[in-house]
This record gives sequence, structure tokens and C-alpha cells, in this order.
Amino acid sequence: MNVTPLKQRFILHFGEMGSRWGINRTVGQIYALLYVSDQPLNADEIVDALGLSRSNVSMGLKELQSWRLVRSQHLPDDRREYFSAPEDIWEIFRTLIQERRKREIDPTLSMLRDAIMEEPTSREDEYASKRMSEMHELIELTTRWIDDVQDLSPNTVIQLMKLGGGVSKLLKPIAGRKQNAAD
Amino acid sequence: MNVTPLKQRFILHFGEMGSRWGINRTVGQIYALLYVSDQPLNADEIVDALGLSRSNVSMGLKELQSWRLVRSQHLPDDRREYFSAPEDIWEIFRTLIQERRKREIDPTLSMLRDAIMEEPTSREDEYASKRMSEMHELIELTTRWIDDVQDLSPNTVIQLMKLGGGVSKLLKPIAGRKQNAAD
DNA sequence: TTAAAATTTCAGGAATTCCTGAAATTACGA
DNA sequence: TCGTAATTTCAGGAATTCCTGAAATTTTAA
Repeated sequence: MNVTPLKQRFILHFGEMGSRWGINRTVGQIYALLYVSDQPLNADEIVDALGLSRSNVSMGLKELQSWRLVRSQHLPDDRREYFSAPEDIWEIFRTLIQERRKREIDPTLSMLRDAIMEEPTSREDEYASKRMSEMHELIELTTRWIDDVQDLSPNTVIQLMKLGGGVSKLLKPIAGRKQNAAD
Repeated sequence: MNVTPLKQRFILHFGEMGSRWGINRTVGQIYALLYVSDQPLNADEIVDALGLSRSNVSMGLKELQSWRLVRSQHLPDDRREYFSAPEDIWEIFRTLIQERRKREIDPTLSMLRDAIMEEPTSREDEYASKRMSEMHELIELTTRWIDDVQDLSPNTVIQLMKLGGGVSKLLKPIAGRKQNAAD
């Protein structure tokens, strides 16, 4: 199976970015291939297209499924499994946010919660505890907000995003008036 | 130099999470130590506290400075450099977002822009091109919005975040009425 | 200008992560 | 139930990333 130059470019880029994104090169490539494929592919087709070993593809697909970025299905009269990336870009976006949060943020939130519980016994620890509380508070605020926004329709989110800094005009000024620039 | 158990816990956690966050263990530990220190530390104090080699600390500090997460200063009557993490948690948050964006998103945005330019010549590439456009559009929308929000004061952002899904009521309904759940 | 302190660079060994082929397991049609 | 196709597991080699100590460089006080 040959991949068009356009797809190739996209696939190679994803492979190279993979390490920055917390996945390895081949997982990045497999996802990219599925993302730009207009039909589901089976494992051997992926092996063919990317020149990876069968076992590597198997593991890569497993990982992508654990991220919920890839789904499998069966085609009629074919016992092989076929894989595809979800169509809806907003669904992909939400999934990515949820999974990265689960892996990169939640463990820290939990550690902070525990650590903050303890009463600091020295001036040093008092400062450390205060810092951890600040971090905890900001993460909590942000993740709660993300949870809320995830329930809005894409159209609402698009509206909000297009509004940009203009939101400040919609919000009731609470204390100081200066709602933009500096802090 | 000994680190209190509370700090230790925080430091070890950051070390372990480091690899998920795209930094290595020691860089994570160094940042964590500075974050909970109520005063700037010099490189030898960091070596002492964490049990790393001097050269490793030097490289780690370099990397943290390239992320703009750590700053250096000089203390009177002392020729050594002293390092600290910025105090303002909102500033840290903004920096983190900017730097991750620069490393993890901008290169892809640029690749997509280029790839989309080319006129697809096959049905296959037409699909691929459409998919890339969708991705490009979503990333563009999101990053523009982030840029805008970065210019708002923390208080405004807090207000917005606390509002959560309630924003939809402030936005003019455009087409369909159902502003929440599903889709 | 010199010398000691402070810092950085970097080659190469240590540790970790990735990838493969062979073998084992599972799924399914006959 | 049997046999083959499909898939997964996993030991161990390949590749990459990390970390160190030694040497080089830079900084600064005298």
C-alpha cells in the first residue's frame, strides 16, 4: 500500500511530534494515518503503509484505543479488525483534553489534596503549603471550568471563543474596573 | 541541606510526572524544589537538596530558564547565581501555556497551513485535505482565543471560569436553541 | 593580570524506551 | 472439534535519553 505524498507529510510530522506529545513515533504515525484515511484500515494495511512490524502496530493500536482516539469495527465477510479515528473533530478535541487531564493533571491534583491536608509545622513548610494550595486552587478552578465547557455544544463554544477578550464586557465588573491588559 | 518531608513529597511527585510532562525527572525535581522554596537557591544548594550532579543541575536550570519557569538573580556580596520560580501563579500558568503551545502546537499549525495550500489531486487526498483543514481550523480558533484570554486580568478569568457553563446564557443564541448537553 | 571560584560543555557510560521476531493465544469458519 | 487466520505477548536487541565526572570556559575579586 502506498501513501500519497500529502498524507506522508502529515504522517511524518505526527511521528516527529509524537515524543513532544507523550506518545512515541510509531503511535503518532498510526494515528495520523487513520486520521486522514477515508475508510477504516486493518492492521496489515497499517503495517504496509508505514513499514512497521506487525507487533508494533498491534501495540500502537492498543495504546491509541486506551486514549480513545481510535476505534475498531468489523466489516462484513471479513474477520479482521478495522480501525479508524472518530470523524467529529470536536469529539476528538474533547477526548484529547479528557485523556491528557487524566494522565497529566489528576495525579497531581490528588497529591496536592493530600499534601495540603497536613498542618505545616515550620515556617518553611508554611510557605510550601501555601504554594501548593495556590497551585491546587488554580488547577481545580481550571479543570472544573473545562468540565463545564465540555458539556456545551460546539456552536456555543465557537461563539465563546470567537468573542475572545470581549467576554469581559459580558461579565459583571466586581471590584476594580480595569478588566483588560496587565493584571 | 535537608528538605522537609512535605517538600520531599512534592518534589518526588514532580520528578515522576516529569516524563509525562515532557521534561525529565531531574528537571521536574529542580522546578518543584524552587517552587516551594521561600528564597532563591544557588546551584550547589540544589545539588545538596536533591543529590544530583553539579552538571546535571546546570543543564536542568538552563532548560527551566528556556521555559521561562525559572529566573536567576544575584545576591549582594555573593558571586553565585541564585534561582527561583516566579511567585505569581497566574504568571506561571500563562508561561506554561505559551511555552507548551510554542513547542507542541505551533509547529503543527505551520505544517497544516503549508499542507492545506496544495490542491488535492485525488479523491483520497481530497479527504485528507479536508481533515487537515478541520484540524487547522480548530487549532487556530483555540489558540487565538487563548491569546485573547491571556490579556485579561486574572480576576476576569476567574469570573469567567466560575461562571462555567453559565456563559451560554450570556451569549446570543444564533441558530439552534439547545445550548447545552449533547452534540 | 592573576588566580580562584563559579559555571558550562561534552564524551561516554547508565538507564530507559522503543521495536522486532518468534511463540503463544484467541477467534472463527468448516 | 479441528485447523487456519488473526492477534497479542514478550524476551531481548536497537535506539534514544539521561546523567556524570573531567576538562574547559567564564567571571570576578585582589
